[in-house]
Amino acid sequence: MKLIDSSTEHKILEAAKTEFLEFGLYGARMQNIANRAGINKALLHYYFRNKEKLFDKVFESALERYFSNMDIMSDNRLDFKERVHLLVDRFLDFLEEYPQMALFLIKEVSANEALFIEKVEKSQKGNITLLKALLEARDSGVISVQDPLLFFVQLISMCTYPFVAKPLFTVIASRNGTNWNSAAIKAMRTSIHNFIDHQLNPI
Amino acid sequence: MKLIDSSTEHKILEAAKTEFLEFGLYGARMQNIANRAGINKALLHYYFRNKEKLFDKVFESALERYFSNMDIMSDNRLDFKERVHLLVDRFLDFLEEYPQMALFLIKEVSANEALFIEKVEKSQKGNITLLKALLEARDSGVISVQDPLLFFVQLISMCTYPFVAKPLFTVIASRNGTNWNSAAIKAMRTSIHNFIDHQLNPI
DNA sequence: TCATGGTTTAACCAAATGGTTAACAAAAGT
DNA sequence: ACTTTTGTTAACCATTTGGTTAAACCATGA
Repeated sequence: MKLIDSSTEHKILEAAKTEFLEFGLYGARMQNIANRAGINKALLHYYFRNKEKLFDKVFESALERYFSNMDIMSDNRLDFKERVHLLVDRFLDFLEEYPQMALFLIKEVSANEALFIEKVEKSQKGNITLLKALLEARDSGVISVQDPLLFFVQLISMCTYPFVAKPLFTVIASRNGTNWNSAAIKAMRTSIHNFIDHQLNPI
Repeated sequence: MKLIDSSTEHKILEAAKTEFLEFGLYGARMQNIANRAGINKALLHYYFRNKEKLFDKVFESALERYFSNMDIMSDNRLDFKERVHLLVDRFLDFLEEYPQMALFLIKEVSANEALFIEKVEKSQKGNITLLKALLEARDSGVISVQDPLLFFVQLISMCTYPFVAKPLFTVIASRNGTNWNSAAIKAMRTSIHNFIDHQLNPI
């Protein structure tokens, strides 16, 4: 049947995701998205009134995916410190699967902070964030950490920036006879886990 | 005199720098640059044939400034570890002064890796990089570090990402009753110095 | 079978934008 | 003085691009 068949909509969203992830809101071209989806450009506007609306959908789902990694922090069956380790693993898996995601989010958040705030309220509703969990765990004496915000920022930085600046690190590494490859990223993983162990001290 | 008076060229470069840093190569508008510089748009093309050439100049000087921070690594009067500490301080000063710089460089490097490689060859000629210094120091037994490349990546990540993702951290922090402000960045500084002390062990 | 309404397209439009041209103004050279 | 070179401008041009329109297509229910 034709009515409920939203395969076109799906194709469009996939194409838009690819294009927006690569070129961002302003760099992306509606014509390219139409081409990728194998449809006419006018059809884009039929399904998603305009570029911003379409971008909105992609951005929202990207954000949701990003923050969904933090769900694990509310799993009370696990030891707190264990949760942080698992979160980092999930987060790194996520970034390895979508290497462009980090830079995409940063670019768009910087370009339109207001939209980000709005979306965060929406997609994060009910979810607990890592920072919130850290603050609560410290306040309730579950864990000892000297500065939760600083720990949070450094942890996220060590996880994310290597992917954000991958081209830069790749070039610099290769110019010095080493390689910033997946083996190096594996080493990075264990190093980050060490960092967690050193900074979070159970009481 | 008129001939040698290149104040117009300087005004253009300043205006271009501001515009490009904020909007990047594609987001920047030649008309805006002309307005900022208080001149006619055609004059831009008179001084710098086209947008890319103008961008090139700005990008090159940004890169040069970025890498010039590493000069200190070749100052043999100082203890090696001390050099790294100083380098980080200089680097953080630099990023505090030009907070948009990091994201700007990352964006443009990702968008045009080839241009970056070309520019690096040029601006880095003769300069020693941090990574190279680390590798050499380890090989010559000056210092012990378990994985120079990893140390390098994590150090740069901890220094840079907080500035790259400043809007993100600011929003998340404020939503949790804390503040990602200059005081927090000061705390970050000392934490990074601790990181260096733990990772680099003089022999 | 044919009228209906959701789906898809080709052709078109208006605005934005990088770049050009021709003319003019100001210095510098002679 | 006057000619040549350099600096500057307003008006214009070609292309790109997001968005619109009117017509065609096609599955379905009467």
